[in-house]
Amino acid sequence: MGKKKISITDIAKELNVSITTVSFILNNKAKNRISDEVIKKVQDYVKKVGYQPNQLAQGLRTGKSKIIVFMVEDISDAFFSSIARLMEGKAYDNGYKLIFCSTENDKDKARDLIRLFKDRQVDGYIITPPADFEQEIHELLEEDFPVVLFDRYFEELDVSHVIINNQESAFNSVKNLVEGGFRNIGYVTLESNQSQMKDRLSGYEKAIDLYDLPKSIFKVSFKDFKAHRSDELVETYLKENPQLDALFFATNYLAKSGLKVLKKKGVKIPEQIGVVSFDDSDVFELYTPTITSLSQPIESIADKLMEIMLKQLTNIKGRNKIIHAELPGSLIVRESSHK
Amino acid sequence: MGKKKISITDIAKELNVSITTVSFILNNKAKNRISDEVIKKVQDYVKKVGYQPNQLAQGLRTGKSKIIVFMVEDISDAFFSSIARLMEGKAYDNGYKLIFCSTENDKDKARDLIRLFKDRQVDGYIITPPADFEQEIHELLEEDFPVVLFDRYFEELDVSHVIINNQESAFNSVKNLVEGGFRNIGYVTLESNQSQMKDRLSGYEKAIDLYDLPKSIFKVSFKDFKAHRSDELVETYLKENPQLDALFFATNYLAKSGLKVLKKKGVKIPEQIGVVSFDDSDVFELYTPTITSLSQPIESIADKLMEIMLKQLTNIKGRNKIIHAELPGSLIVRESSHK
DNA sequence: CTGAAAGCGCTTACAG
DNA sequence: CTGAAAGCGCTTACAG
Repeated sequence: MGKKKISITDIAKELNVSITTVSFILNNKAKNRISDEVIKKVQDYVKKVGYQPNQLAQGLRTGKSKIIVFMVEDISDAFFSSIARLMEGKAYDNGYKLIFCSTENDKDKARDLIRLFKDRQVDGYIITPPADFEQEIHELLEEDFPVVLFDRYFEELDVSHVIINNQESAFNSVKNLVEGGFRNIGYVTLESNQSQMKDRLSGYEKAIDLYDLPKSIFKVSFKDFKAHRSDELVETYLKENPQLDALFFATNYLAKSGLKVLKKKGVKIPEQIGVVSFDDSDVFELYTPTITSLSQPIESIADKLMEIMLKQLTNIKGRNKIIHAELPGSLIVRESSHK
Repeated sequence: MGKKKISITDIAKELNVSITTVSFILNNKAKNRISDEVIKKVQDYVKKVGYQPNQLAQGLRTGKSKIIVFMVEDISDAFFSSIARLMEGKAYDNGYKLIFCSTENDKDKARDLIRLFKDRQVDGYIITPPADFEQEIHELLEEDFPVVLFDRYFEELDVSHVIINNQESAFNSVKNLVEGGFRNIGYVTLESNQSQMKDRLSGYEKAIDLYDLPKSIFKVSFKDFKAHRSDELVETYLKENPQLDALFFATNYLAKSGLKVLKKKGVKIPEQIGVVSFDDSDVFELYTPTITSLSQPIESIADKLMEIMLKQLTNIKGRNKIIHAELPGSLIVRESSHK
């Protein structure tokens, strides 16, 4: 073993002061309590030996672990991992660490994870909840944990969240297709009653109603999607609906499935079919033709999530000041959405 | 506050036994020590109240936090986040948690992170080290921390690592282009003396030498890359080297830059220029034409990393049994690499 | 201005 | 077979 970890006791002994004194100085509570001389002596020594407090001990004593959990649907999804990346830095800047984990939209897995994290005295939870997860969130709130939901939320629960204006964004996406000259716009989405999916759907419907166009909705179940069956399902949908002249995809992974199918069948975009996708992706910028997409404001989302979380963390009671942030998505118009 | 956290003392009091007894039973050290009757009584009660030990306290006492750090270059990169996703599950299955963080290939940031994690009594480190990071890794080893490097390694250091056969993979990539009918193969890489980049470069050179072809190497500095200047740099490189009839990219993000440029200039792939990239990506499968790539075995890498880490964690001394795993990359031949 | 002491929730050597 | 007690490294109310 190399150098042994130095503790507050070692410092106190070495400097002939009490650990109380050292602790006060380290925690900036020395004001009007400890003489400047002693303060300086301790600070100098601490710097010299590079002492760092043991956070496990601090955590045990204070009941705070300085860890925030970031529970998303899938950490390998670019949308989530980009946000994670941004939040990581902000967390560290404020003395917190971030543990990421993936729920895979599985209620049981998410519940297990929360249990695990409670044992670890995690300080706060940022969560993209799976469907029907109200009860678990409710329990966290009951225990006064700071909780921020994002990407989706529950109407019935009094909890902070950060989302984007899904309905308006979906509406604008469809509007863009209409203005691009398309009339028969099919909507490909997930079978889900989560808020973000419901809002996107209602945005689609609102636009279709407004322009008085034929409605066509195709829902892929999450199970089929995870089993990689969405390609063939989309293919069948297209075959059965030859009247469609445009597709609006509710997520970028559905759009990727769709593009794969269209590419395979040699369908020309946008001549034969227009395309817009929710969520931007590298793929859309490089695809031929480039694909119009509704981009979510990654940076603002990360900022806002962290801002709300930190605010809750520094309050005594985590629950006060519920903040509902709705950020604007922005349509990136590319080649695929106008003939 | 909802229900108060129950502690081992509460249990002992409730059941009229000592905390020693409870602790032994919880840790399966009751064998031949505690009567079956008491064991059952405690176990039943523990289950009934859903007691979970406080891991901060356990950690303080045992010196183990049950946390593994996974330090990568950039957690929002698909290659790293996919591996992270897979490792996460394995870690949890073994009672560990994973903290991810991004070094951004910055030596100072990486060093700060390690310092931070030491205070948190992290149990093990899985790291894609930035350049010139030998000293810091060496110190971790000196202090007997389990360390596994991956993606790259240091020859001089006696430490476990998981990499792929970069040289052979690069060689095969170039070979594929040669067999596809290309002669003037340029190599676009990062200015870096990290092992994976050196090995890929030497694989390229070996193939070029073997087939007696003209060599052309273009290096983008990491600084320029991060400043998003790689697009224009690649563009200049192409302009100055009109003789090139193929490009081999050392990473998928360089390839994306290259594709952007080629697309913009309307250069036909593979008729005018062949393309192969190291690292697979969604983009390559959907691009027109599809792009040949050298795919890294994500699952095997994650498996191997975790296997080595867990093995080291369960040894008393972390340093014994250095394992060097070199996994095979596989070439996914698509349309871009043969005329 | 400074310190002795309790206590956070565990584990484990030791004694019986 | 069982328990009292020390101790991991901190923070903080209390006393002086």
